[in-house]
Amino acid sequence: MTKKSPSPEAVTAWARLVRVSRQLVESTEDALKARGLPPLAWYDVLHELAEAGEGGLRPFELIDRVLLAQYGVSRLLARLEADGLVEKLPVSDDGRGQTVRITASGREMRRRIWAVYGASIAELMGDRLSAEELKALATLLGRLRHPPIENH
Amino acid sequence: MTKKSPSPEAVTAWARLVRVSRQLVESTEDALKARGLPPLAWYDVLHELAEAGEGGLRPFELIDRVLLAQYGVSRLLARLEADGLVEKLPVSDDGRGQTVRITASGREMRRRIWAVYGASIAELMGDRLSAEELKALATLLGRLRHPPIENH
DNA sequence: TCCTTGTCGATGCAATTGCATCTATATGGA
DNA sequence: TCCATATAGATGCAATTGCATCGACAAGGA
Repeated sequence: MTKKSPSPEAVTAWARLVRVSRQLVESTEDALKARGLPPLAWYDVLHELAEAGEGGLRPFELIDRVLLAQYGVSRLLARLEADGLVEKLPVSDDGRGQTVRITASGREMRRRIWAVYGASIAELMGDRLSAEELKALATLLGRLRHPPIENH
Repeated sequence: MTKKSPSPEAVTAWARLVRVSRQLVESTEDALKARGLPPLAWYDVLHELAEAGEGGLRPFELIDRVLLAQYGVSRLLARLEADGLVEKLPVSDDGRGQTVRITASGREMRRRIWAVYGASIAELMGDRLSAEELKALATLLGRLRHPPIENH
């Protein structure tokens, strides 16, 4: 079984992709930490739950959306619940499961995180690339996904 | 002080950037783990040391290159040394410091990791984008760096 | 020389993460 | 019904990471 060798272009693009994304995330996490706000993972979950509305989400539905392991979701939800940002409700038709719903303070926390997170995105991405370049970047990145994204 | 709000294009590009890079890295880490090989961070350090040649590198020089915290480098080097992949040499003109040099088994390990890592890059990037697209992607990502990169 | 300040690298301790497994409930077939 | 298997979510324990600090040496001024 012969291994494939990557092209120099692929290696350069990979290196930049990994490095830049780590730098940007780290920089954003630092900004959050500096204001005493929780990490980005908290935002991701609160965001998904906010979008899900009053119906909430089952924990297993969060797993793929936020790209966390099962135990990661389990423990993150425990922390969010301890802080009163989400509430867990038993679900009638499945005694094993639960539904997680965002609370009012959860929405408030999401808003506060976004004030910093959004500003970070604006500064780190919006100020450096034009709208057209951002679209081009998103399109190229979409092609790298599993499964790849069609267009726009 | 008013906070800036990011454009929708910036948000989309950010979301894809973070998600795609996490997916790709995770997928590569899984491939390494499946073959009993160490994580990507080991490769990064071995790569830098291999490039540095016989002169080796000081630990503090590794910190910025591999994007790790000081204690992260310190502990990673301890593990690499314990596995015989690097050696630490006292440095004559600075009694506090040391020089780290890659060993023969270190080079061998780097080669073995690359067999998997390179194949992963080829599969995840090279097979999905053309050389021109990869160059365009690298250019756009370069503009997001701190400090930004001039061209190509 | 002595003292203050700065840099290099290591490490104790607490928090987080990963892995494996566990409990509880569901599902489907014999 | 009973049993085997599968799924939802939690958790004990070990490994890793982050934070703060430490010890050792360096540099430079009084």
